Amino acid sequence: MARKPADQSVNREDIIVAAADVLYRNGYEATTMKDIAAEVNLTAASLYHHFRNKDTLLLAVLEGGLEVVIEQIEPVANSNKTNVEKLTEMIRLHIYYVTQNTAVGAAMVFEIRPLLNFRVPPRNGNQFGGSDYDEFLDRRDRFFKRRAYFEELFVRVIEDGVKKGEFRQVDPKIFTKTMVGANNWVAVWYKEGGRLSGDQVARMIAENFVWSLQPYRSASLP
Amino acid sequence: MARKPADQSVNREDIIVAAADVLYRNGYEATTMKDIAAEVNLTAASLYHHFRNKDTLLLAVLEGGLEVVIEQIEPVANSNKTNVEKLTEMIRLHIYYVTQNTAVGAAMVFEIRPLLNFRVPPRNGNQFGGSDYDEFLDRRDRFFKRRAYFEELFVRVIEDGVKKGEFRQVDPKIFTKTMVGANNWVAVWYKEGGRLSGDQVARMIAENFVWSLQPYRSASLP
DNA sequence: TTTATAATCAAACTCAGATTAGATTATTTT
DNA sequence: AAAATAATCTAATCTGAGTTTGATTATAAA
Repeated sequence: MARKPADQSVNREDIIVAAADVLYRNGYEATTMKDIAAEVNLTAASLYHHFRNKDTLLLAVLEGGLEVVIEQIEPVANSNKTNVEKLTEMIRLHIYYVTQNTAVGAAMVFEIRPLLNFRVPPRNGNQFGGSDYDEFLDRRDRFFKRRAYFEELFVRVIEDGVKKGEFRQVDPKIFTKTMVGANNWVAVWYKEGGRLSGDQVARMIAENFVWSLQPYRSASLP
Repeated sequence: MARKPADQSVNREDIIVAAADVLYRNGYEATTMKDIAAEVNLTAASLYHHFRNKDTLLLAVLEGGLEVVIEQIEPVANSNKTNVEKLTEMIRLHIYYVTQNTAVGAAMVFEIRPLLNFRVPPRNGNQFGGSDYDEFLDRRDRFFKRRAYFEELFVRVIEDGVKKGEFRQVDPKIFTKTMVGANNWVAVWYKEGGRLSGDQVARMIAENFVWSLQPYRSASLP
C-alpha cells in the first residue's frame, strides 16, 4: 500500500531548506510559492502536494530551526558543569548555529509575526476550514511553547547561578530576553566571509555575556 | 497662493503615527493602505494625497523614529562626560524610547527588509517611474546612512573608552551590533503594564552592558 | 464673494499571488 | 504486468491590495 518516495524526487526537507533560503532573502510576505518552487525546480502547484499551504510551510521552517537549536543546547543545560560553563557553551552554540544557518536564523527573528496574526479565517467551502484550521493553530501553539521552553533553559541556568553566587544579582528573565534578542540578531548582521568567523563571533559574545554576570573578577580574563 | 492646511484635517504626522501603529500589529506586507486609512478615518485613496505610495510611507515612519532617537543620543555622545556615563545614558535613552514607542521600535526591527529588497522596478507609464523612483532610492540610502551613523555614535564611545582604559578590550563594532540588537529587541517583548516599567528595563539593561565592559571591579556596584 | 488649492471620496483598474481542479507521469508493490 | 499511489504539471479561478482617475467638498487667500 504505502509507497516509499522516489529517491530523486523532491521531499519535504528539500522544500523546507529552499523556503528558508528564499525567506531569508525576501521575507515571508514577499516570498511567493513560485519563488520557493523555483528553488527546487518545481511549479508552485506542486508544493501543495507536500504542504497544505504557505503558512504551514513557514511553520515547518521555524519548527525545524528551533528543534535543532534545542537539541544542541538542552544536553548542556542538563549536564553537571558549572553554570558559568553551561551558559558560555549554550550561548556559543546558539550563536554559532545562527551564523551557520542565517536563513533559518533570520526567519526566526523576522517571521514570527505572520504566525501570530494568522489572518485566514476558516472560510466555508475552503479546504482549509474546520479541523485543518484547528490543527494549524495547535501546531502553532506548540511552536510557541517550544520557544518559551528554549528561553526557559537559559533562565534556569541563570537563576541557579545567581542562587549559588556564581552570578551577580540580575533579573534572570530580563537578562535572558536581552541576550536571546542579541543572539538572534546576529543572523541579521553576520555575513560569511567577513572580518570574523562565526565561531569567533560566537565566542566573543558568549564571553561577554558571561563576563557581565560575574560578581567579582580580577583584571585579566581566566 | 499657498494655503495653510485646515486644522481639523488629517496631516502627514497623524498618518505616520497611525501607520506605525498598524505596522506594529501586522507587519509591513500584511498591513494594507486601507488599514492605515481606517485608523485615521480616511479611505485608502486619500492617503495618496499625503504620500506617494506605501513604501514612501513606511520610510517616513522609520525616518521619524530614527531621528528622534538620534536627537536624544547625539548630545550625550558629544558631551564631556566620562565614557561610562555616556554609554549608560545612551543605552538608557535608546531603550526607554523603544519601550515608549513600541510601534516604531518594532517597525525599526522588522521592517528594514521591505526597504532593502525594494522590488518595484520603474514601470513605464506608471507614476512611479523615472525620477520619482530615484528620489525614493536616494531617500532610502540616506536612511541607511543615518542608521549607520546612529550605531557609529556607540562605536566611538566604546572605542574611546577602550583606548582610555575605562573599558576592557572588546571589539567595539561587534559589541555595538550585539547591544543595539538587544536594545531594539526590547520592542518585541516589552509589554506596558508588565512587571517592570520601561524606565526600569532601560536602566537594568544599560547597567548590565556597561558593567560588562568594566575591566576591573569590586564586589559591589557603584 | 470669488478663486485657488487642499483634502477627501467613490469607483474603477490592474495585476500578482495563493490556491484548486484535473490530467499526466513515475515508481513501487503485488 | 497491473494496481495503487506519489509526484508533478498545466491551466484556470479567485481574491485582495495598491494605485489611478475624476469628481466633490472644504477652507484659506484675494
